[in-house]
This record gives sequence, structure tokens and C-alpha cells, in this order.
Amino acid sequence: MKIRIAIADDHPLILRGLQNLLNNHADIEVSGIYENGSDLLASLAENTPDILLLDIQMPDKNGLELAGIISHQYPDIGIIALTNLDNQFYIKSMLNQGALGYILKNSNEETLIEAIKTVYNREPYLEPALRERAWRTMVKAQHAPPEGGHSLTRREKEILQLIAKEYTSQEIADKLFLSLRTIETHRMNLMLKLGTKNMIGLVKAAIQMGLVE
Amino acid sequence: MKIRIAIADDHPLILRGLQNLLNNHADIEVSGIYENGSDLLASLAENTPDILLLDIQMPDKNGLELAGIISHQYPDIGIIALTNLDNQFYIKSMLNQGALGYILKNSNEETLIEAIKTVYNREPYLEPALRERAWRTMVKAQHAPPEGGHSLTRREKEILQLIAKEYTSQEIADKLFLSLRTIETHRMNLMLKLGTKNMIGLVKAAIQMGLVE
DNA sequence: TAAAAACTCGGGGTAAACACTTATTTTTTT
DNA sequence: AAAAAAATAAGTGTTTACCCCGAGTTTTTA
Repeated sequence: MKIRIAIADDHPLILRGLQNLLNNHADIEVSGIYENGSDLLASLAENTPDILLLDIQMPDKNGLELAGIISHQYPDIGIIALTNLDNQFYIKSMLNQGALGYILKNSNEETLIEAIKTVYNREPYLEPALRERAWRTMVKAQHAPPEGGHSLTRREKEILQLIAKEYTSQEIADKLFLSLRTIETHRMNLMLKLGTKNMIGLVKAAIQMGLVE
Repeated sequence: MKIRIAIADDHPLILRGLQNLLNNHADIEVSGIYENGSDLLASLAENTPDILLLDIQMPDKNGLELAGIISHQYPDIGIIALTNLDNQFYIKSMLNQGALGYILKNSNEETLIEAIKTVYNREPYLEPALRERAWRTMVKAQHAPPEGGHSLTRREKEILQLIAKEYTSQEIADKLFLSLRTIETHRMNLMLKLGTKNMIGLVKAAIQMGLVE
């Protein structure tokens, strides 16, 4: 029996490349391709794959939300995050949202096939190039941060976004009708969670998370 | 006679997708695919294409340099920049470096083919979605900036890079054996050139220019 | 309905960034 | 050799970020 694979990605070139690549494997079958999150969600009930290759950056919904919804509604689908983002925060978040695999778009064929087969067997798979660093991140996470990794709250994301849009703390405070000290506290917490010592690091994190640009 | 196309991109998936897509067109022929800038440069003399699809982000050399070198050495090759970066600065820079076309990786097939045919006729092609904005940028550029866009000097790039790496001005001064005031002056000039009021904007510009991340 | 997490706000201080200015020396270009 | 551009440096002052600390309120989760 073939492994049925669905692909969701807003880049036609990537879709085509994946399709072409996977069709060369006798034990794999591409069951559906989707260019946005809505199409994907609409189709899953009718056409349930074994594996879902999911891009994190999608036009309508982002991959984190999608992974959360899908892993909840269809626990039998093995989700593999397919992304350009080589970012510890995202890896953790995706895994927390129910993804079993995490590979980069510039992976080679072997990595991709190995990821698919591994996740098909219900085992987690992480891009080889990212393993070392991710492991270190996990280890570090057991020391400083409180628990369960540094996922950002709604307010924190909002403020991070404004910071990355070049608002000063005072301007953010005015905009949100909050005290300057509140914004500063949030900023400090953001720096703690994202492991950076200044706003520069925050901006880079915001960009990697897709909150701006 | 077929249009001969070379593709340079470090993403195997994109390479495969492009190859597959272009092979479906009778009047197009893929003459070579390259995963890095060195391979590309080494092969161009032997195997000269009509069109080069060039990724901006490459492991060894960046696309800007490559475009400059190639357009100089092989003026008959029509260079089309293929990128994720929807960014005015980059568009201008690439065109200045001799690229004739600029399209995004999430373009559809029609856009890609149209770009190839347009550039084959030695005419410039810009991603439709980017035209409006780019045009406005060009118009604006005729007012404020001195000439040919805001090109940064070597020192400025170096310092911008360090800023984006979360060095403070004092740390940069120590590292480069310069006065703190010198670094601050450079920083001010950078902010002027890049049209931003603080370091946040500098970091974003640095990332968009590919100086970090 | 407790407990936990998130959100809010403050004092007091140091270091860094930002904003205006001018000016000399060195390197590159013409 | 002259002109232009780049790199260096500084005076002076204001604003913002950063770093300790603590603590009350609201919302979410268990």
C-alpha cells in the first residue's frame, strides 16, 4: 500500500517540485496539493492523507494554526513542517502544535523521503542540519524558562510586532492606552523568552516568526 | 531554435520544479542547473545559456555579486532574478547589477514563461505584483537620494552587519579599534541613507540586503 | 473553584541611542 | 594634481532602552 501524501504550499514551484520528486517513488502517492489553508481544510475530510507536508508561511492562515487544528481533528495524519525558517522558536512551536517532522525547503531528496517514512511510522523527524542546535535549545530550556518552551502570548506578539514596526515604547503605550512601564515589562519578558539582550534580537525574531515584513 | 535556460538555486525542490515546468514547453530547453555560484561561474564559459534564472540567496556567493560578474563577462545572457524578497532595495540593486527580470518564487507558470520570453527579447520584466510599488519607488528615488540609489560603502556595510548582530556601538568601536563617535557617525549616515529613524529599521534593511540571518 | 498564566503598573538608576553640529585626515576618482 | 567621496572624530544635550526590584488585577486553565 502506498503512502498517501498531501502537500500545502503557496509556492507553485515548490508544489511542482515536490510532486515530481515524490512521483518517482513507487511506494508514495500524492493525494492532493493545496495552495492555501482553506482549500486544505476543506478537503481533508473527503481525502485524508497519511502524511501532510505543510508550509509554515501561507497566504491565508499560518502553518502553526493549521498544524494545531489538523493534528487535533485528524490525529492520524502525520504532519511534516516544510519551511525556510531555520529557527528554534518555530521548531518548538510546530512540534508543540502536533507536527511530527520539521524539514527545510532546501533539503535534499534523501532527507525528504527519510522524513516521510519516519513520520509514517509515527516517529518524530528533525532535519539533520538542525538536530544539534535544536537539542541544545531543548536542554537550555530546562534551565531558565519556566516550562513548556517560550511561546508568546497574544499581547506579547502584538507588542513585538509594533516594536518591529519601529514604534518606541512610548508610542506603543499611547497607541494601546497602556502605561509605558507595562510596555517595558512586556519587552523585558519578550527578551527573556526569545533569549536576546536588546531590541535588535527582538526584531530578528519577529521577522523569522513572520510577524512583520 | 529553443531558448536555452540555466538555473541557479540552492533549493533542490525549486530546481526540480522549474526543470519540470520548463520541460513542458517545446520552445524552451534547460541547459544546466546549479546549486551554487561557483559551479555556475565555472560552467558558463563552456555552456552559455540565453537566459539565467538566478536565486539571490545562495550558499557561497550572493546573487547581487553574481549578477554583476555575469552581466559583465557575458552580456548576452539575460539574467532573471528569482527570489522570495519582495523588496524595493533589492529590485533596484539587481537591476543595477545587470539583471533584466525580477520575479518571485511564488509566481505562477504564466508569469515565469512571460518573463523568460520578454527577457529573451532583451526587454526588462518585473513581477506584475511588484510593478506598481516599484514604479513609485523609482519615482520617489528621483527626488531625495543623490544618485543610483543608496549604495552603502564598505565600512558602512561592515558596521551595519555588526549592528544587526547585536553589537552595541561601543562594542563595534572596540572590535574595529575606532572611536565610539566614529561608529555613531556611521550609524547616523546609515539611518539617513536607509531612511529610518532608529536601529530597528537598520536591522530590517540589513536582513533584506542579505547582510545577516 | 482554586491555581496558573497573562496582563497591568510602579521606583530608581545606568548605559546606550539619538539629534543637532562641525571638522580633519585618508582614499578614490577624474 | 585637483576634486570628490569616504572615513575618522568630537561637543553637547535629550530621549530611549535596559536592568534591578516588587506587586496588584484579570483571564485562562486544570
